[in-house]
Amino acid sequence: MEFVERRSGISLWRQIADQIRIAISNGEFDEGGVLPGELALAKRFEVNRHTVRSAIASLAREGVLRVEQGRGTFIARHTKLQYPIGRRTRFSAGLAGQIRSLDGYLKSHTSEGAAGNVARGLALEPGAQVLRLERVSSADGVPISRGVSWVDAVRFPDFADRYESSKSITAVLNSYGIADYVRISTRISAHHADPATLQDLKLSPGAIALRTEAVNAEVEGQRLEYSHTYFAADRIELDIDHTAVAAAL
Amino acid sequence: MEFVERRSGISLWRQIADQIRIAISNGEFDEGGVLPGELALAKRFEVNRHTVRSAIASLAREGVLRVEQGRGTFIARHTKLQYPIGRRTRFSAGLAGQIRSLDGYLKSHTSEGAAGNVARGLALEPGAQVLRLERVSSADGVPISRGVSWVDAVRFPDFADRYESSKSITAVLNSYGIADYVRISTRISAHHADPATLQDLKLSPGAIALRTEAVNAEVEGQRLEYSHTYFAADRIELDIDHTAVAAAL
DNA sequence: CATATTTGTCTATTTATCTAGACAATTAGA
DNA sequence: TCTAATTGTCTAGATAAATAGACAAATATG
Repeated sequence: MEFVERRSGISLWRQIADQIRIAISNGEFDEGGVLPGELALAKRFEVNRHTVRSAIASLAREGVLRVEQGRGTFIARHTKLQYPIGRRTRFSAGLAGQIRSLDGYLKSHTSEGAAGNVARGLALEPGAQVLRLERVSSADGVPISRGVSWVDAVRFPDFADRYESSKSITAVLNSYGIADYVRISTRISAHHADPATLQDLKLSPGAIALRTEAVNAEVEGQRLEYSHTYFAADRIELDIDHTAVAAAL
Repeated sequence: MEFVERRSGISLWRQIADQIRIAISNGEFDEGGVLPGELALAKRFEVNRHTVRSAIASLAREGVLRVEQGRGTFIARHTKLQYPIGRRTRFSAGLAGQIRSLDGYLKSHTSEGAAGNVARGLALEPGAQVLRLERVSSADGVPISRGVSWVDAVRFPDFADRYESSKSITAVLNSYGIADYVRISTRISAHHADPATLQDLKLSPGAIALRTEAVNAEVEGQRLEYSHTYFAADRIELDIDHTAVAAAL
């Protein structure tokens, strides 16, 4: 009934696990949260029962399903976090209310010459000195995003130090006398996660990264920050705000 | 050097193909567009040369790489389309200039009772009669997106017929006397493509679908259309417009 | 033209994945 | 308490993926 493709480079159990995950996120088994039995699923995907069991075992390891002998297989976790993106996008404020704790750490910071995309994003000359900050954020202990930010090294010489004490881009900009800033562009794409993202977000190969490429600027247009952020696509979705004037903090 | 993980459900050649694809989109082999030799890649990924060859063969079938005996392996295709999303998102207008031809077809249209999410999107009672339209769009002959739209069946009884003649949501709404409409919300997520999307977009299992869940409404707020659109993530990226007032058509 | 470097093709072997079937253990319900 | 339905565990065999090595064919270079 359902499609699984052989010789595609994705093992059958993995394809089935992905389809069950999608079905859950579409609310398909919501009546009681019980999955069909292993034999029924095997028939539906036209594979052996053991192949279905491998798929279920992997989803159970992830915490998506809960298996009980003699009773059945149940949906254990359901919702994704929603990360709002708008003209006044602020990392921590957006997730407030959805999670109990949000923390992150600065993984590295270096000074480098601006590559083409970074220079364009910050409206600097290619090769101009910029600071590169790499951060990883977790919500309730689960890694949520990995971000790389670039700022003008001339204007913000000790950005990294200030960031390490406050752990907030907004706070650091405030400390430089910038009271307000807005997002002027966001570009969104999706890829299989690269090795660095797999490691930082504790994902397994084949997992999907939602990537945003964003530019934040002062209200007058002066560029402040250019960033690449990678979200674990199975844990978060992006919520675009189209209202003309979003409420400030 | 690079990471490939065994027993993950993704074959090694597929993981390597994914990483090469990402590297290309990051502009890593841009000096001349030549990939390192098969032996060098095998060493880098710590696998057998034949495994690398499988990865390259699959990317060549897709048209990403071009292989020439005795010379090497070259990058054949590079850029993604950019689909702008803003308050005045219009499907065809957004891609104008990036492609030569855009066409689509109405795959199916049915009348059904509104499910929970559809009812919420259109601000109707759950179970209210709605029209469901399923469309597939291609740019220059390559499938780009698969969309499912719902509209109020009471207000727009012959929406499907009008759509089939004009093939444009904007034109159909115009024909009902609606001169202008705006997008009020967009939610973006990424998944492994489900079977229907794989088929419509001619993807292979494990491919990624960028999904937008959107609501379009009259300027006064009256809901018009609720839609799910699935884009082939390796062919397109989404470009969010944060400006308060986008230019009208 | 000789040589080194590259991709192409073949055979053989090992390892991982998938299938098949039998039966045990647990649970729910008649 | 008996029965049906569920998940758990074991063995065995078939199919697919990955490794290993040898050599051919095409290309670029000195």
